[in-house]
Amino acid sequence: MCITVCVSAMRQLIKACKALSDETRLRILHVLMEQSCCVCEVVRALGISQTRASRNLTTLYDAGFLKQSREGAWCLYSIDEGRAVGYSRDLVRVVGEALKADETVLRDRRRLRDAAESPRRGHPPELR
Amino acid sequence: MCITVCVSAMRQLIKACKALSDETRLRILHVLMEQSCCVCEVVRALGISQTRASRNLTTLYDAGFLKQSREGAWCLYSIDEGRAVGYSRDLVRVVGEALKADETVLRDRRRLRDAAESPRRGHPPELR
DNA sequence: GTATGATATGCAGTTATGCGCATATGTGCA
DNA sequence: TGCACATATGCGCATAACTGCATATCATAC
Repeated sequence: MCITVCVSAMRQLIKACKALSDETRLRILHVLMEQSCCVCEVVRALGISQTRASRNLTTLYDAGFLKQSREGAWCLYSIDEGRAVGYSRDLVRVVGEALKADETVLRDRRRLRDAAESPRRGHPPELR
Repeated sequence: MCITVCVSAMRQLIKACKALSDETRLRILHVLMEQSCCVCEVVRALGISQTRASRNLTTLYDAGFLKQSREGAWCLYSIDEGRAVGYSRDLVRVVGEALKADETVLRDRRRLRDAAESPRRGHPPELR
């Protein structure tokens, strides 16, 4: 048996909803819908502190929305499509739909793209 | 223009997710999936205080999940199917699916049905 | 009017949450 | 070995959330 069955469905669901109950995390989720990101990319796209980005990414990860893959010094986070908990996909879709026209979200995505276009030192493009 | 457009989509979504981030409210939502309830029925079904039931019902109402209708002394709450915010339905469906086998939820529903069968003084059945 | 039952709310205490600061860990390169 | 960059985390603080108690409001019945 895997870990998930040991956690009650109630606690798991509450954790997922809590993770979506924060503006920072909703914004992060939206830049990750654009593309996978390392922590420092989230920092730049949202214009927030590294602590804040790291902790909120961890929260989303623990809630089952993200997967992570280390690539050298970088920790790449991306939306986990094939997760054990089935409703994760549905929730992400709802969130995506609800905020597709949100000003802040659009600005974050723009900054992410701008940063991706400008040359960055040492960040291998084959990460994605 | 109605009120909803004056609240940002972000704040509205956060409010909805917060409302689902609490065990009491998830349990309430599930007894309301069974049938419309007044506050005192929720109190009996869940075995919680009147204050707790009332406040959490208000929270769910403010978040857009419920509608209420006063019938004399009673305030009947029920799940609002045709709400302005479109994702409300989707979220309720996810919650319903995720906890359909939850022990606590099943017990609450059983107590609700048992209470409905036993004769209650002064509660007109034509409310539902 | 008085009494009873249903519901809502102000207040206060406890707990949980979010975040900045400083710092630790870890990786790659000169 | 030392340095720069990326990430994670312990600590403390400010704020928000949840709840019980007491009480207020309101409807109904006597």
